[in-house]
Amino acid sequence: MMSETKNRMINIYKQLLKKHKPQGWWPLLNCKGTNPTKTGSIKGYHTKDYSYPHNEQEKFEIIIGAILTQNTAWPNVEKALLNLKKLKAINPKKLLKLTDKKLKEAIKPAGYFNQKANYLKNITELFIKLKGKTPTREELLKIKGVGNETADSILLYAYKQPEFVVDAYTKRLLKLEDKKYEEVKELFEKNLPKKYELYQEYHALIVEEGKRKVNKVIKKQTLKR
DNA sequence: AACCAGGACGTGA
DNA sequence: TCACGTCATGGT
Repeated sequence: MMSETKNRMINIYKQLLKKHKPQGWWPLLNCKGTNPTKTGSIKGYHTKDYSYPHNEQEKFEIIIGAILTQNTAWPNVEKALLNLKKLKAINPKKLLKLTDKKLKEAIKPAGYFNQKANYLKNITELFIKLKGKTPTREELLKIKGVGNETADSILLYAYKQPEFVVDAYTKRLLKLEDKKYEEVKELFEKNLPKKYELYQEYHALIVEEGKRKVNKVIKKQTLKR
């Protein structure tokens, strides 16, 4: 029998999907897909194709993108990624070889460049150590610069693991701002089929919904009360 | 011209 | 544990 909560979680997904259509996350530089309905960047998306990443380089690109996008709008992350690509540094060994000065200069558009330069080198060292193996959540969380959301983003989008990603939008949308990260994560994971494709799409849809200004108006009203 | 983005970390209470 | 301050660029 289907619980009320499960119904609700699926229904929210269906509504978001109907409203925004498949999002085609995680965006990749070498992927020519576009999504004109999307806010912000319109490049790098691969709608209804959950087969990415196709190789280690794309996997690595998603991982460094996950660091760079922390509290940062995606178009700024794209600029940083393009700079790194120009330096041929979307490659673990080459990225580590960059001087801090060059690395910081390249990722500057994404903000917090002093911290993120360190974070990038930290996660890159782990990536090399893994030799293609999938990291555990705990392994990722040990890395300075990788918190709950980044760890889950890496697992879900780079490694296709069914780990639900919770962000600020997720809590706002469900009005769960007072709940802890792990609690919200479990709400989704315990009430949805453990399919990485579904988790990828669901999170991307929540972000798209959250970006719309309509929500922000509602948010401000509900918070003021 | 404020405000905020696809957070994480360090600190003091 | 928890509430804050900090980090930084660029778009709206």
